Amino acid sequence: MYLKVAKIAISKAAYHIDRPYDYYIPDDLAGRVLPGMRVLVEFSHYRAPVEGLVLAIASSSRFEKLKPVIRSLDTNPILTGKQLKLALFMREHFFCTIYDAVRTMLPAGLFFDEDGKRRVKDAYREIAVLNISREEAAEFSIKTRKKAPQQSHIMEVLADFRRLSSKDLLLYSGASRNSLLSLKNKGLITFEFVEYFRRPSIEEEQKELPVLTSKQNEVFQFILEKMAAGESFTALLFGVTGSGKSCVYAHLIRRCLNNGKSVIFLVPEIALTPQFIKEFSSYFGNEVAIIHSGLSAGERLDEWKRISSGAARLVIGTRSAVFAPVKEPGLIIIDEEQEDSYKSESSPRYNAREIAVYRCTEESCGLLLGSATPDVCSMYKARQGKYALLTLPERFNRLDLPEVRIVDMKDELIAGNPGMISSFLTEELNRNIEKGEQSLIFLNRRGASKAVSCLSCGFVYKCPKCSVSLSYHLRGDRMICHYCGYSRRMDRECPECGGELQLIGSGTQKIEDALSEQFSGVPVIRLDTDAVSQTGDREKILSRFVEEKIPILVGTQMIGKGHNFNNVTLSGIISADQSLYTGNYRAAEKTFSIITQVIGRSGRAEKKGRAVIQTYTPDNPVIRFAAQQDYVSYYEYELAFRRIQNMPPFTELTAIVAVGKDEKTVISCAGHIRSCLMDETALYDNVSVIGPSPLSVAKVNEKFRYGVYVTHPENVKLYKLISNIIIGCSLNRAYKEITVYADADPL
DNA sequence: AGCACGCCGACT
DNA sequence: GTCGGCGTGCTC
Repeated sequence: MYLKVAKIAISKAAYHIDRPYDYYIPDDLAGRVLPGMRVLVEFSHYRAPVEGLVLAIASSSRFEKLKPVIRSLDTNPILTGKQLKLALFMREHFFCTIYDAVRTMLPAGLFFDEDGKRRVKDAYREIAVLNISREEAAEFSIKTRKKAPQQSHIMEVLADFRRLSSKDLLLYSGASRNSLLSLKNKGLITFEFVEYFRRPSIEEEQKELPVLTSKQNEVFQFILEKMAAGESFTALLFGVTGSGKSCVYAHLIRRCLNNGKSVIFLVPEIALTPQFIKEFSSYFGNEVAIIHSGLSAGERLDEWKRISSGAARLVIGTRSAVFAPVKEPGLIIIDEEQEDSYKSESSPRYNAREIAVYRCTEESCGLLLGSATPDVCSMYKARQGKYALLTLPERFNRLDLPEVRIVDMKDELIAGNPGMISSFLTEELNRNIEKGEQSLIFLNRRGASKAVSCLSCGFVYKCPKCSVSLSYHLRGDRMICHYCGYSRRMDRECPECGGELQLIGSGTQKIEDALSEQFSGVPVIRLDTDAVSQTGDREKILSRFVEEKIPILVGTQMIGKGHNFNNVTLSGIISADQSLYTGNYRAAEKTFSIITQVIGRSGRAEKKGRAVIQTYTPDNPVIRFAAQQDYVSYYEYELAFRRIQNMPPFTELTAIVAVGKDEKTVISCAGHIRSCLMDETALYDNVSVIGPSPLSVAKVNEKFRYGVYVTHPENVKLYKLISNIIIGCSLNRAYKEITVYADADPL
């Protein structure tokens, strides 16, 4: 019988053996091993001790012989009880190990590398402190003015400040570090080392919050009442582009902070953080912390510390910021809640929205989902009454919606215009150029993907390791695989027949060229992943566009969000169809959302906007509804489809994927998964199994991927079954070369 | 016999 | 995921 037993998750435990292991706490560690701390323990046959995480402390164990905890790696817990519980939740829902979950929740800089050293050190600043009185320092300064002018200057400054960071001290005195050191050797000053926090730079221009309109105020008051009740809730804020959602957010944040609560504010991508950081830090100053993958490891770690300690209570960030260790969250806000980027594409495949729902329930806080085109599933829940539905129907200043024209590109072809830009769009662009108003040209395509193909024999460059074609990148004149990173130099001629090579797929670059040719002398600026390599680049391009009133901005998704353009009165959508016919059940939803956003960009202030949608399928209802800016009708239409197809929100969908080098074994494993699912769910008549079928990109890095899909009602939970299938496959001899993972609610 | 290699099983 | 144990089969 042991007095103190620690239940420990082992960092290196594989999924099938990941469970709490019991260890006894020796007397000399009593009280210094607490839940949420990391410890060193012996495990299995491992030579060196391994890292473990204390999940709980118990007084006894059902195991006879326990090994001891060797030592603690933390002086304070790195996870609270609530966070530990969240890790267990993630393990169950996303089929990962406890440590996978924990590593996702915490900044990487907090972990240890191979030799047991912390990956990122705490940062310290050297402070020079006067060891003598101010008078003595002043006296010293005068006495040494001639003989040691640098030391004299240092002491002159320190006589004023008493203590100052060495860096500032040397700056103010103009002295060298050697002079400072000799003062230290004389015992006149001492050094202290104080921890400081590395911070991403933020602008600090104090501003007042804008006043709420009466409609905005209604929404604001409604949420205030909900928050005052002190219970968890979810509200969906459905507000068209330009209806002032962020104004409502700002007022809610202020209220939370005033009430001593914290707020987590999520945005879909890094590129959108600067504008919110700028806006919110002008209202809330140092209360703002930033969490996204663009930060250095040190900055990330230190922002985490500032949040943990309660020094920063407004967290702005991307997906992973949903784990921010705020003490008392009052509200979690997810802007553009329908965005796919809230879903992680690597293990653990969590969705920040789902984590937020969980946290809000556990921590009795509010969740506010904001969107101009809500996720069909979110709107369904709102209509069912599970979420409160709030609407901001009006654009600021009661602006009219843009006038939208759909252009059938088939007619253009018949009329002898094979180009990417229809004659109508050309006319409209000309009108804008003459009036000095600006236009957006949007290409419905991720990135600037351009395949390289031969004009004479049709040869297309493929990645040798993946089932995709290579895309051409101007930078470095190379062809690159977006899946595995393989790259090669651009050839001058076709390797098959020696013919001429061309770039296919209308990238933004190509449109930019076409526009420059068509409107010679008119400046065109481009915004896409190629043009934006660092955080802040997007902002720079957008502000150039605004300030220099560049007539035409060409871009991808990135131009659809944030930033208000006052002088933009025309949006052109080059090929609305491109993302519509991809076979994914959410393709229509994505298309509707992006077209609506782009159309919404045009027309602000007192100028009415226009939009042109180019398509080969002008009668497609998705395009029709988007043109009318009619979300509600689109929603009804989409929902009817989902009902027939038995897809979310009417069912829950989980994918189980087998990955491996030998395609036959992968297929056989996926078949095995299918039969396991069929056997175990035979009793349910509302569970169905689909597949196996290859993923849309069937091969990545020489590994084939086949998925089996299972749909089930919300009240039928298959976690245990799916977990057992994954474990079953990993223990099955025949499938030892195969990795199996599950993806809940896949994209 | 001596060894390299692959497979298996245990993990508190 | 990692390591020791053990069997197989090859070579001196």
